[in-house]
Amino acid sequence: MELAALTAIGRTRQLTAGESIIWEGEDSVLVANVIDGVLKLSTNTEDGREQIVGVVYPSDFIGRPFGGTTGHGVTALTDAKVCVFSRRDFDAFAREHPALEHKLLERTLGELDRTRRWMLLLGRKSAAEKMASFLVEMTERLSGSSCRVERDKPNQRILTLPFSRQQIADVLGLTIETVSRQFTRLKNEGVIDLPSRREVTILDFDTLVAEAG
Amino acid sequence: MELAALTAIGRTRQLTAGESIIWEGEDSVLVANVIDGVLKLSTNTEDGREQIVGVVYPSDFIGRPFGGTTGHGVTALTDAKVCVFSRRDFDAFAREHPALEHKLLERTLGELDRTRRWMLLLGRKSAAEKMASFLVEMTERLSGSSCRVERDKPNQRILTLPFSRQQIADVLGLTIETVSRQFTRLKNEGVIDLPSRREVTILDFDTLVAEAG
DNA sequence: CGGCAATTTGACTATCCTCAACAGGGGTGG
DNA sequence: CCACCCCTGTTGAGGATAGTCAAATTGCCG
Repeated sequence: MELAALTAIGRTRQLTAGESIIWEGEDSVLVANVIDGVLKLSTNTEDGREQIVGVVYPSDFIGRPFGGTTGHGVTALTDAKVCVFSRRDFDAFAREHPALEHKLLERTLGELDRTRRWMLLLGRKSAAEKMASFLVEMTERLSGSSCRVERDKPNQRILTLPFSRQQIADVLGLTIETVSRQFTRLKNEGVIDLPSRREVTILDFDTLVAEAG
Repeated sequence: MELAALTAIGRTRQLTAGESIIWEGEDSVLVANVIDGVLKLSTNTEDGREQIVGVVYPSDFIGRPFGGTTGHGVTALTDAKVCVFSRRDFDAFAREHPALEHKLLERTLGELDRTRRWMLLLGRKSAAEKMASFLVEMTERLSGSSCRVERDKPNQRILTLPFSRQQIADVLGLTIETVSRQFTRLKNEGVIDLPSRREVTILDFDTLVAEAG
């Protein structure tokens, strides 16, 4: 299979939480595959406001093949392991392996769909709807990995979020204070519980879905 | 060239302004190339709020190849001409023509970049910044086609927008009233002029760029 | 010229942001 | 092992931006 040859031109790299491997605006010199961990894609305004424009999980692809500059930085949210390729090598390899390009095309189309759905959230949803949408998405994305279920409470999911409050705000286009207030509101209403800073227990998933707009 | 064979499996279709060719949520049954005109890609919340998630111009690609349902509707903003393909035919054709897939991949990657940049606008920019960004983008996109220059005023560009006020609001994640107020503010400040409903004269492009954030 | 839809304007309101103070908790060093 | 400290997150008060609702105006088309 081609994967062997592809692996040969890549090398794995370990990242610690907070470490960046690609910076906004620089020439695209490398691409990578996520092996383990969660990374964010983000852009900033000149005056420092940040918007997280994508979140990538294991098996996702990072970087901008085929020329151009990268429009967003890539930073590890958790400790992460990635398989890095020189963009030149990758480009050449891809052009010779249509099956790989096809796979990449399918992934990119899916990513574009997901990104566009997120635009509806950013442009048209209220803070409450944004938070609910976020928690629904997180429940789906973290199913399996960072998700525990207590034996006696099968409807509850305990998620370990890969985001700080500030990062959640940067995903949703809100401020950290608004995010915090929404969390405490949902907790007071019995929809979620907050066992620790990075954990959320989903008590009433249906209400979240309804509130997501 | 392969284009001949591709054209053989497609057929051109004329759309009048306001007409849709793809609806949100339906199975992806066709894809198309824009020959002439401007179309919007949009999603709606259940309660009717709309967000325009993309705008396509001549030579752009429409639709979702390779399975899946389309996450957004496609509607003509102006009268338009498109070259339509059955998705089945197109998928099969594409798989046999890596050069076409490569081209489509490059386009899709570019579209993803542009979409992500727009997320920064939706999530983090003020109404004034959104309007300025919009007018800057329009000036760039419409250079040539819907753009006139008076002989004696080379720095002014007269744009014919393919959007109504409501549609501008749906692009920017604002209300129609806010868009209208921003237009009159910019006009009062001498940055633009508004000769008619669909036209904008750019008097001071630099100020717009500065105000775009 | 009249009718209709799109746009503008105005007054008021709500949501979310800003600024500021406070609380918690996890880790470190005594 | 406990106390302290610092960072992150929470809470509060007040304010600004953009939304809502309503009315007036424009301009387009028959």
